[in-house]
Amino acid sequence: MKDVATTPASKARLRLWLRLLRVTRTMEAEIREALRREHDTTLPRFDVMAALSRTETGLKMSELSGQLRVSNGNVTGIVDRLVQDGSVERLAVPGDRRAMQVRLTPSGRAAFEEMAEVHEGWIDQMLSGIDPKQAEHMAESLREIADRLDQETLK
Amino acid sequence: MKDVATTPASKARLRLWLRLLRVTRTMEAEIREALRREHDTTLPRFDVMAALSRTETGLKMSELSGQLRVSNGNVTGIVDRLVQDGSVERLAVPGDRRAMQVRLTPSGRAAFEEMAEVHEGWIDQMLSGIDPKQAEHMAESLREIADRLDQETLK
DNA sequence: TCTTTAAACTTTAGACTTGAAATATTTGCC
DNA sequence: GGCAAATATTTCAAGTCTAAAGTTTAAAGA
Repeated sequence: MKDVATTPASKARLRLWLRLLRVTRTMEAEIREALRREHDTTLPRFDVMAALSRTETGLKMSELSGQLRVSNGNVTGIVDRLVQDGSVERLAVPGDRRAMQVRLTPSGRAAFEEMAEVHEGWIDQMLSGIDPKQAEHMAESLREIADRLDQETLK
Repeated sequence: MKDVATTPASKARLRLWLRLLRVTRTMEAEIREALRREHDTTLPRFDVMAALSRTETGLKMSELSGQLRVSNGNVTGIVDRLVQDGSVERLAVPGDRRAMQVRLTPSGRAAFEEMAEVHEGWIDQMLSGIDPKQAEHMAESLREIADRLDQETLK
């Protein structure tokens, strides 16, 4: 069992965590509302489309939930709704009848690319307080954290 | 209308945003699971109790939803469930019959304090990759971002 | 082959979340 | 006082989310 005593170091990290949470949640709330207002869509839908936009051939359901770090069942529902409005299609995977390939439709891709450009502008505006150098530095620190998190799970 | 062209600067900020999201979501998922596994509770409940723990007299519903940056209706449900298991109580606000004061019960506070210490240990472990100095520096940068976000809303 | 185990999804129950509508009270104004 | 506007909260419908159970198909072993 690890030592869990509250030390100055752990206090500093806790403050960092609370700040991360605060910034991320505030930005997510803004993005969520802007997506609804300007594109009549939701953040989870946008996230799924973003993941799919990075491939030509689409992703399997399990790849999708893995990349987005959400549960399998969750993705099922979101994809259902994206299929409904024609943004996405489910295709059979040759050689494995259990699996489904999910892919943006042409109109889905067009819609996403339009949203993505505006989305980048929102982020740029919200993070305008930090200059690009600082942004790169923070991004690098966060990558280290992310890599470490991917390795070890909480005991 | 602001310029939304994709520049190197906006690309750097977008990368930063995606990293923030990745780290936050991964950590949230870990914490969520640990709370469930070790304390039979959920992250939203923990968040509400954490906000209440910082006051002796409790918070009004609107203060609670404001601090947590979630909708009013959301907090209603979480508080309902916390009342059910005796962690929290609703009190009338003298002089304003519309409002409700929400406060930790003694047993709720005891339970929270126990959880909070373990929680701090989880964070410390997950962020062990960054030394305290770096953590303070990042936290400061994030505070600037947060302050700016609190000022201006996305147009 | 036949059976077990694993893998890919979907379904389900329950909790969380939002925005909008509804309810109850208070405040400001005439 | 009386009434419109603002405030505090709850209710509601629809969507998101998780863990766990269920279904179907594939892979591995006896």
